[in-house]
Amino acid sequence: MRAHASVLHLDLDAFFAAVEQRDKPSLRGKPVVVGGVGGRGVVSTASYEARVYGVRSAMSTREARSRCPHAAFLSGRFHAYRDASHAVMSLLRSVSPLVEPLSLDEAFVDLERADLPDLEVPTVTAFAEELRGRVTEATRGLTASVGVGTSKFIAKVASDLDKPDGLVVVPPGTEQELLRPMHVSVIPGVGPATVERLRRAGIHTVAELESVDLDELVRLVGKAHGSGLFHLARALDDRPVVAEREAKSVSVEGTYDTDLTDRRLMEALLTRQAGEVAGRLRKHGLSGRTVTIKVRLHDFTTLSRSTTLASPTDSSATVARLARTLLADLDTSGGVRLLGVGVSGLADWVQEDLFGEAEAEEELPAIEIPHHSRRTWAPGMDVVHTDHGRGWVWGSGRGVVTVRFETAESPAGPVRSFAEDDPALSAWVPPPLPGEDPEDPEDPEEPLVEPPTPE
DNA sequence: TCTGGGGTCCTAGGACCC
DNA sequence: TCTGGGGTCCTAGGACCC
Repeated sequence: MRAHASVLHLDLDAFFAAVEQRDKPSLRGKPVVVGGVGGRGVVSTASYEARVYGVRSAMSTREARSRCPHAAFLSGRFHAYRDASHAVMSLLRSVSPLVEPLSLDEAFVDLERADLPDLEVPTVTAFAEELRGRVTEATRGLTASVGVGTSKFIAKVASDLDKPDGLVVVPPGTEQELLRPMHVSVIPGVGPATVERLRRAGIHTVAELESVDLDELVRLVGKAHGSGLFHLARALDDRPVVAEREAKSVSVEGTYDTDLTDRRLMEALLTRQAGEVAGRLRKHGLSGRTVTIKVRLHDFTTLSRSTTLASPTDSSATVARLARTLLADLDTSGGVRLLGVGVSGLADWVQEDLFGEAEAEEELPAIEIPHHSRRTWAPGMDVVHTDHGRGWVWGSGRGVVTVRFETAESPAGPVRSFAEDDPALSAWVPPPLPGEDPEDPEDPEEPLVEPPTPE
C-alpha cells in the first residue's frame, strides 16, 4: 500500500480475438471466438461482439457454437499474439524498467520507476491516458484497459472497471470505499471453491469479509489463504512489482478427442511429449530433477505421479523413460482423455557443462564400482557409488552407458562412459522401448503407432 | 461427447536427519 | 529399546490465474 497511485495494470482487450480482427478486416465488427476447435475444445477469447451472445472464456467451444453459431471460430495464431505482446511489453519497458508481465496480454508497471514529475492523480492519469494511445499505436490498433492504484490489487481491480478501452485511477485513500460493496470474487485467489466456502459462512461482499477476524478466516480457508484474504479485504497489499521471474516448471499436455485405451499408444504419446518438454528445457538452458506425468481419466479424475532424480536432466530419453515408468503404475483401463508430462525442480544448466569439457572426462581417475554399493535411485535410473563420488546413469546406447558424477562444486559434474558389459558397472540399464532410437537418445524416432493429433 | 493448456502456490503426510 | 521436536525434502492433490 503506497502513498501514491503508482502501480499501473494494463490489460489488452479481448486480446486474441482483437489480433484476428486487426489482421483480417472481414472479421471486424463480427463475433470472433478463438480457442480449441476440436470436440473437446474450450474458448480462449471471445470478441465483444461474441460476448453479447453469452460466449465467455473457458466455456466449451461446443456451447459457444450453440450460443453463437454465426461466429468465426478460430484455433489461434500464437506467433501473431506473441509478436503483438512483445511490442506492448517493449513499450512498457521503455516507460519504466520495472514491468511485470502476467501473461501475453497483461502486465504491471511500477510508475515509481517511470520518469514522471510527480505521482499525483492528475499527472498519473494523463500519463496513463497517453500510454494507452501509444499501445494502440504500437500494436496497429489494439486497445488496452488500464487501472492505476496504490497497490497491485487496486490497479488490477481498477483496470476491470471500465472495459474495454478504459482508464480508471483510484485516488489514494478511497480504496476501501471502492472495495466494500464488491463481491469477494474480486479478490485475486478467490475462485469458485473459496466463494462457496465463504458463502456458507454468510460472507458475500468485501465489507462482510472485512468483519471476519483472522482466526476465523484461517479456519475457513487455511493459513496462507486466510491471511491473504484478511489483508486484501482491508486493501492491504504491499506485493512489489517484480520484473524477472524464473520459470519453475515446463510441461506439455494434450486432451484427445476420443479417450485413449491402448497403453502402447499412451507410451508413444508420452514419449513425444517428453521430447517436446526436454527440447524446451534445452532451448532455455534449463534442466530439472523432477519428472511428473498427469493423467485425466474418462470420468475427469485427474492423477499425477512424479519422481525425482539425483541430478537434473534435459534429456528426451530420460524424461520419456521416467514418464513411461510412472504410467506403468496407473490403472487406465477405463480410458484416458488427457496425458501430460512436466519437469520441475529446475536448475540453470549450460550446455558447456556437459559437452564442452571433454578434458574433465580424461582427468577422472580410474573407478572401481563395488557391486554391493549400487542402489536404485529412481525408476528407470541407477546410481553408482565410488570412492570418487556418486554418479548416476545419464544415458545409454550403442553398448555404452554414460555416467555423470557429482562433485563438490556441482551436482552435475563430469561425465564418463562405460561399456555396457564392463564388470565395474553393475547398474541395470533399461532396454530401449519401441519408438525410441537407441542411436540418438536426444532424437527419438516417431512412435511406431501414429498418435492422433491432440487438440 | 459438458469441462484446454501452461503455469503458480498451498496443504498434508511421510521419510529422514539432527 | 523410550521419547521429542524442528527442518527439509518428496509426493499427490487441489485451487487458482490468464
